[in-house]
Amino acid sequence: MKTLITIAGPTAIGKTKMAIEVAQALGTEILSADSRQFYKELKIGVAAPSNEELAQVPHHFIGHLSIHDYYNVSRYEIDALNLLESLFQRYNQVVVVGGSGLYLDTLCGGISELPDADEALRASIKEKFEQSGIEYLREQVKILDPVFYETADISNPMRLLRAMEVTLQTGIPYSQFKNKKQQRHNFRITKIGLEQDREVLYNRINQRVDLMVEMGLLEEVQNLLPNKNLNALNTVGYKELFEYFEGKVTLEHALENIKTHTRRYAKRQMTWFKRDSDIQWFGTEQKIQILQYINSEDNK
RNA sequence: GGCGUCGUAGCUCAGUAGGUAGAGCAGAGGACUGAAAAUCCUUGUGUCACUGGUUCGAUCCCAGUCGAUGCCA
Repeated sequence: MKTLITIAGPTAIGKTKMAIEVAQALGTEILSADSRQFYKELKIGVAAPSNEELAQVPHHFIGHLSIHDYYNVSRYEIDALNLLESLFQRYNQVVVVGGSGLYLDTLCGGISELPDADEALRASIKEKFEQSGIEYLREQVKILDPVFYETADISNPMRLLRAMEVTLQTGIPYSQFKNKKQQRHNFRITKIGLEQDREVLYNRINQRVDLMVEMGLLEEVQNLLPNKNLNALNTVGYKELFEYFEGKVTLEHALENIKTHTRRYAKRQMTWFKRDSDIQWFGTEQKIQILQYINSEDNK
């Protein structure tokens, strides 16, 4: 039986390092489940693995896309499952590491079959939303998919917009797609979570931002300024510095915002991962215990 | 040294014609099905600097003390 080992945890906790150590110990390769490290243009700001780290263990889905590419969870699921199929021919275990909860969950548990976004349709809905406000989206969704509207988060424009988009695109209410459940995999999954004292983690985050600046974050972001409206750049570390380069805030302020937003992001990740009862949690130094746990799960 | 201003939630500050106080930010908790590092929801009790006085009652008025700051010497 093949095993996929997932390593989850909040940003800056040390997932990259742990994944490399685990993969080396198991003699295998690593998949990323980090929705921003996919983009080759984003390096320093998303704390992508360094060249030295990449040389230690083969990595996949690091910098394999351009910020100009359209990508989403579903495509990731397909890409990752395809890759796993070939990797499992050579390895009994493969490591996947990342902080994008939705991507990790989709890889492990699948996702409903839904159409990709129709960019033109999405843009036109978005335009009306910007003109008429969220009430417009609510009214439309209420008509198009009353079932979804019942339980929807009607304060969240993105959710409403998506429901509208899918329903208009297919002629079938969005809620009907969501009922579809997914496939079983021919591998099993061992889930590892990394955790750390909140205060320590927050200090690490603050320090890492300063380190990113030393590594040349400002230059990286400045070069991406023309692309600031791309979704891939709606990212902590970039959007705050765009504001600085546009003269809206001081550099000091922008960096402070990055730290704050990264802390909040970390908190959101913790909230996401906490609800997954299959995850076994470890401290950042418990490499030995993690390997023992992986081994004991394999022998079950 | 003299005169003035200020001292209220972790931070920046409101406020109470005297009936023990509230915003923004930070922080905390939560949600999450093709934009997910995204997007959204909920959440504010603190010796109102300290010590006395006046008062039925003081964070608010008065005096003193301490601290900050400005101007004058």
